[in-house]
Amino acid sequence: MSEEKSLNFIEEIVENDLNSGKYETLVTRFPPEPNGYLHIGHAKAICLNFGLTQKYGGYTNLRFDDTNPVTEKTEYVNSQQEDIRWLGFDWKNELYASDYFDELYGFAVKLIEKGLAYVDESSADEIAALKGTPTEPGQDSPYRNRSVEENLAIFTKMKNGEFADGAYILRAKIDMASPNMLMRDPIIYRIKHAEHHRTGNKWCIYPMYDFAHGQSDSIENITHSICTLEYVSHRELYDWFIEKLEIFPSKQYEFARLNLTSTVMSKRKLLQLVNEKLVTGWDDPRMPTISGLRRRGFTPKSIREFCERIGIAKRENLIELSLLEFCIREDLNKTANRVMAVLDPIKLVITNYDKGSEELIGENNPEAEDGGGTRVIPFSNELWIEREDFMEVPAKKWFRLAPGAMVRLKFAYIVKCEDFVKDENGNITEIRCTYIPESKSGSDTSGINVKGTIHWVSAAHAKTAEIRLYDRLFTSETPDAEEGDFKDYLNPESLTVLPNAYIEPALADADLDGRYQFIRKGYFCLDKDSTADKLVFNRTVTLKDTFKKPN
RNA sequence: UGUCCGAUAGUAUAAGGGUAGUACAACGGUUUUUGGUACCGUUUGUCUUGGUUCGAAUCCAGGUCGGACAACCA
Repeated sequence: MSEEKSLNFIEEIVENDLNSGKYETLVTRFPPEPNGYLHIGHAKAICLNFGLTQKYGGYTNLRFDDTNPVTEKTEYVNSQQEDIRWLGFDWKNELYASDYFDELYGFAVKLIEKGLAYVDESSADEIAALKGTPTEPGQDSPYRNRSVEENLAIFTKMKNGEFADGAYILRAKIDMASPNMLMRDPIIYRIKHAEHHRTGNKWCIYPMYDFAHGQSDSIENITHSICTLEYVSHRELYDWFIEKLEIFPSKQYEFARLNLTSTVMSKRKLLQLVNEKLVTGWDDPRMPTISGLRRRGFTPKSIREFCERIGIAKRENLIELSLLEFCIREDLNKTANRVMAVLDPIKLVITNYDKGSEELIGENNPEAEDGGGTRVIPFSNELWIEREDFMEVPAKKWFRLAPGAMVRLKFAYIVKCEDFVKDENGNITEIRCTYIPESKSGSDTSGINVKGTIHWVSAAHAKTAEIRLYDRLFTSETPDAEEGDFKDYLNPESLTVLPNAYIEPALADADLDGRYQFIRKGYFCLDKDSTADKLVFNRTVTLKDTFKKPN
């Protein structure tokens, strides 16, 4: 047990339970409903549940909470499994709440037999009307005191498909005056003539969340059932069912869910973005989904590190996006090879370079643990450089190119700007330089020191690529909290496509697993939209930029 | 005018009656063939009012503020 780092409150509970001998083996579960793609908030829960059993022994189950057939799909089951594996976790058992439908049905019968559940034929509106409000007690349903025999008979008919949806429901008989609304005779089974993604048409009644989750935990001998804060008030019911059913006493603990600035996290809202085509899909690189982050270029390690750093507590929180960015930069800085790409090109001509071309050596990654190796970069008298690296009238503290100014071309020579060309509209079209032959990178004998180093690509050797730049999805840090529709706060500049950027030839071999630092521009990865003749790169994140822009 | 949960720098998270610490962010500096990285430094905090105590972020009471709860969703 680590003493270095302080424990979060759940680790404390687990350590106490293990040390006191309350449990011999820690068993947790990650229980998504397969009704959407997993997002970074799920990653927090995944890291917590799987992390606990990695640290303390025991195991974690993956259990799909598939009790509502109308929203659930096998597509989601598959994507969720892929995302969990990609994050680097593996479950002991792959389980489904639907595996327990027979057992759950038996639990319902047992409750009826104990006089603790009854069939109600009130309409949804009637039930709501008798439910009371948080400040007023509810009233008993007229059907509350049906006999056990009658309840059993009707419940059997419900199961046998003799009734239409909504005609009857099964309710637990608890206390209509409870201060906890969830204890006011909660509905535990409803009729739904719908095809289930796994059980097909075997069932036409399905258990509600509260009558499936805790029981499933219990069946699996889950020792610590960890969920988010909105389930706090469900805990009383969770315990009530376990007590009345006399089954394994799993215990529920709640932590605060993750909120991230400038994005939304609810599956409902993410689904809206997908359905209304405001993003290209669940894996759009702007989405906070695991698949979106993966496509954007985030690594599993960076996401695990992020989840570690945000901590686990019970206080509502809003994490700044900058922490996620820090985590991915920290990882990529050590692993991504440095290459050169010019996103917004302008021509640079070296007037005194008459060798034709030559091959220079580039260091792949000075930060890599193994040294990174080197590669060949072609150089010639006509280059593409970044338009923003030249200023006709230089600002104060300008290190880059300007009339008369010198900069180093990364991995190459020092050049001096002698002239520039403008078109009839006054736009600069070409920069003309001379180079200093003795200043070659690695064997510089010129004695000249320059402040600025810029990246470049040889025009004759460059390949073109499409580059997609991403920014935060919403202009508001808290789109959920704004007035009106959250979609009104979508950032119109969340995606910028540069169809014709120039990349160095070595990048033509890029593959989908590669991570690259485009020197001075950020971290990039190949997008799956790439074809043999058209490479597409996604910007994962910019480099940290401490340069104060003039003006 | 209910019940439950919570409140520590800008954002998170520690300190479990005894020095308020860490990270990110921000700001400044050193190094640098990336205005990157690395390294160093600076700024900023216990919601409030009482109480218990030699001593309170921590325990107690009241208040304030924020969140959850009235789906045949999970």
